[in-house]
Parts: sequence; structure tokens; C-alpha cells
Amino acid sequence: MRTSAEENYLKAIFSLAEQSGKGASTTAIAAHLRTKASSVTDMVKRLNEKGLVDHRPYYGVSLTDTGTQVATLIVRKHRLWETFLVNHLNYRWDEVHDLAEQLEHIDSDELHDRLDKFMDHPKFDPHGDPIPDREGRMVDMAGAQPLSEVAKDTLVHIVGVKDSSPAFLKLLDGLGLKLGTQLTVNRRFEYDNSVEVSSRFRSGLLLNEQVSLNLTVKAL
Amino acid sequence: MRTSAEENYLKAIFSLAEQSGKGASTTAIAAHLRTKASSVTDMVKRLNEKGLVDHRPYYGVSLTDTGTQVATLIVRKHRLWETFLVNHLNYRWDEVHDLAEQLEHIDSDELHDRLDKFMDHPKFDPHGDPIPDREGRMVDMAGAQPLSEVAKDTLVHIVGVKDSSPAFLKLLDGLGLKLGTQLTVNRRFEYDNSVEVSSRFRSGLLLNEQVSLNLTVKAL
DNA sequence: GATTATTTTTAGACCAGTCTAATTTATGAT
DNA sequence: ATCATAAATTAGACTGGTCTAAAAATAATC
Ligand SMILES: [Mn+2]
Ligand SMILES: [Mn+2]
Ligand SMILES: [Mn+2]
Ligand SMILES: [Mn+2]
Repeated sequence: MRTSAEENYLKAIFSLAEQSGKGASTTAIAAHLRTKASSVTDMVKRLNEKGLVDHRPYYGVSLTDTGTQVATLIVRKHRLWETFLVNHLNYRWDEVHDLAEQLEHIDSDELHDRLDKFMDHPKFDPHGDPIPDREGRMVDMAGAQPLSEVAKDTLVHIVGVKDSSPAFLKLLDGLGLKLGTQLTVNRRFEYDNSVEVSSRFRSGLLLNEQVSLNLTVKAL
Repeated sequence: MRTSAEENYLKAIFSLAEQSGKGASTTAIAAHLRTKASSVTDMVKRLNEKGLVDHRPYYGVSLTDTGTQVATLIVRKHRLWETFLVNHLNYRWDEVHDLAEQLEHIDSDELHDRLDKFMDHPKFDPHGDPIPDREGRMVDMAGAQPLSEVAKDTLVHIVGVKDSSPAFLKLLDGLGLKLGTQLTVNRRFEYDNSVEVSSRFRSGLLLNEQVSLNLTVKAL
């Protein structure tokens, strides 16, 4: 039996490892979960005893194989619920995260398989993130890169967001940018690493570095 | 902020009061929640301090007005989820209770209003129980009575079950009895209070007292 | 009315999870 | 190599929730 606190920690360690490639630090986990470092140390100790993480004190934490498996299935549930909320209950993509944060802890594989089937096995969630299947497999995002790294005059389309905070998503809505939107980088400015892009509907749209780093695109 | 343990206690007190008409006893609550009497006393003390229940030590517990309001909204969530699971995810009516027991604790009025709208404002859950609306109002079940009390030769139809345990529901499935099924009581046997009923599909079906007490019907 | 039996509450312990404050370890700078 | 800083751990306390065992109050029986 796993508790939702444990599950939140596993998911945090999972996503920090995914980003950095390395093990997660105590402070990084604490920041991610808005908790204190001492609480993290305690929980990591428990997760270690349950065989879900490896921990070298004063170095870092990483998921074991079973830990990774568990975390992946929680991510699956999170993304399935987000997809359901947007596609069937008419939520916007900037509204669903916190709700999915609760719903992901519902303890029933059967329910989530049925939800998956009900939605016809979606491959991506509303933020472009791949939805793992029952066995934890998900489509790999090869070819996806941040807009900030795209060469001039290459036609790309938006396939995801690295930051899915409501604030960022609302900004994108305001600019008319969403998943699938086709873009070309017209100019790049060395001064502040801003880029000027054009879409079908807007041309000469200037995006600062913070935005272009967090927009994931793919060549067409 | 309310915890799911608190919510389960409130719901238990609510449904015990609904059945008996009086306040709930410590042991009744403990039995209902499969916990110990001492745990109940502790929790009741906390709920009392929060203004959700009235408690006269050694007598009984009853919900305050706000307690009733809270409990009703949890019941609403429970029944909305059960309805969703049966109507949209193809669960059977005997499978959904435990899942709803988890889902009812999701903290979002907005979500449940949307779920309600998605399903076109259902008035009853899969067991025939009325679904409270956002304000806690529900259709009253006037005219409903246990099959055990129905006079001979009266045409009735099944509108609910008093016991919604999987075992009972499976028995009903096995006998071809479901919500809406029309029945007439042909004979009543004093010996063991069993009744013989006929439906469109079966005649001479003998039901024992335990069954007839738990089948809620309404005259047509 | 006194005695049992039952119900309820209290006392005391435990676990999960969190926090603050103090301590230890590792790291970076001089 | 020493010292200062930052990061991580430990110590100790607290809350919510649960349990067992013991005590107190009520209800039932004679
Ligand atoms: Mn969560
Ligand atoms: Mn997402
Ligand atoms: Mn519940
Ligand atoms: Mn029900």
C-alpha cells in the first residue's frame, strides 16, 4: 500500500531526474514539492527502505527500477486525467494540473485502463507530453527541441511546453500559440537571445528567451 | 481544509442518521467504518470542535447544519462518480462503490459540477439513490417502500436497493431483477415472510425476507 | 436496589508526515 | 591547507489517525 505523499515524492524524483539526467538533490526535491529539506530526508529514508529509491547520503537520490515503474504509472494516471478534463469536461489546458495532482492518486489500474479506452488511447496529454501505456512505454520524443535551438527559416510546429504553469500557458493563449501551430524563425537577436517568428496568423512575433526555451517544437 | 477520514465519518453519521432517524452510536459508526470505538470517540471530539457534529457523551452523535451540508455534498460526489463509472466507463452497478469511495474525496466543486453537466444532470445513481444538486437538494422518494410491505396484487417497479453490497447486487442480476423491473406480489407466506412475485419475464419467483426488505419499490 | 453486561470514554502507545533548530558533511574561495 | 558557505542530515516536537487495554458510565437482569 502506497500513500499519496510517497507517490508525490516518487513523481518529483522522476521528473527531476528526467530533466537533469542525474540523481535528484534533497533541496531540488524540497523546492519541487514546496516542502522542507528535512522532510525530504525523512521520506527518502522510508522510500529507500521500501526499495523504491537509491540514496547515497549527501549525494543524491535516484529511482530504482521498481521506483521508476511506479512513478511512470502515476505519470500515466496524471496525464490521462488531464486529457479527460480538457477533452470531455471542457477545461482549459492551464486549469487541469492541480486537479490531476489529486486524481493521479486514485488506486485502481482497472479504472485508468477504462478511462484510457474511453478516450480511445490518447498518445499525448493537453501539454504535448506523452502518455505512458499500461506497461510504462511511451512514444519517444525524438526530434523535439526547444524553439530556442531552431535554425533560421526552418518550418516547425509546436509539440509541447516545458513549463506548463498556468501563467506560461495563458501567455501562449494570448499570443495565439497552441499545440500544432506552425512557426518559422525569421530572425534571432544575439543581444538577448530573443527570436522573431511567423505563424500563419501572425508574422513578426517577438519571443523572449524564456518563452523560446520553454516551447518544444519539431521540424516538419 | 477537510481530510478524507473526516469526510468518511461525516458520511457514516449521515447515513446512519438517515436510516434510524436518531443520532448515531459510537459502535454503529465503528462498525460502519470498520474501525474501533475508541477511534470514533477521538474523531467525534475533533469534528465537534470543528462545529460539524453535536455530541452528548455516552449518548449519540448527530450532524450540525453545516455538518449535514458537508455530508450531503460528499454523497453528491459519490453518486455522481458511480453514475459516471456505470454510464460511461461500462462498470457494473456492483463494482463501483469502492472506487466512488475514493473519488468522492476529490476536492473541487467545479469538477463535480462539470461532471454533473457532462452527464446531463442525472437525478439518480446506479442504485436508485437520488443525487443531491449543488445546493444539497434531491428529489424526495415519497411513495417508495420495501417490497416486503407491498400488498398482494399491486403492480410496482423497482426503484432502488437498500443494501448495495456487491453480493446482493449480484444476486439481483442473477434473478434478472434491476431498476425499473415491474413486479406483482402474488403470494405472501407467513411462515418465513417470503413473497412470491411475478415479472414480465419470470413468474412464481420466490424471494426471502432478506431480499424483499432490501428491494425498494414504488407503485405504478 | 444490587449486580452484571454492554457501551463509551480515557490513557498511553505507535506510525506517517511535517516543521524548526542544531549539527554534520561537502564544496568553493582564499 | 584553512576557513567560510551552502547543502544535507539529525534531533526533537507536533498533528492526525489509529490501536489495545483499562476505567467509567449506562443499560439490562435478577
Ligand atoms: Mn499528486
Ligand atoms: Mn500535463
Ligand atoms: Mn470515502
Ligand atoms: Mn450508490
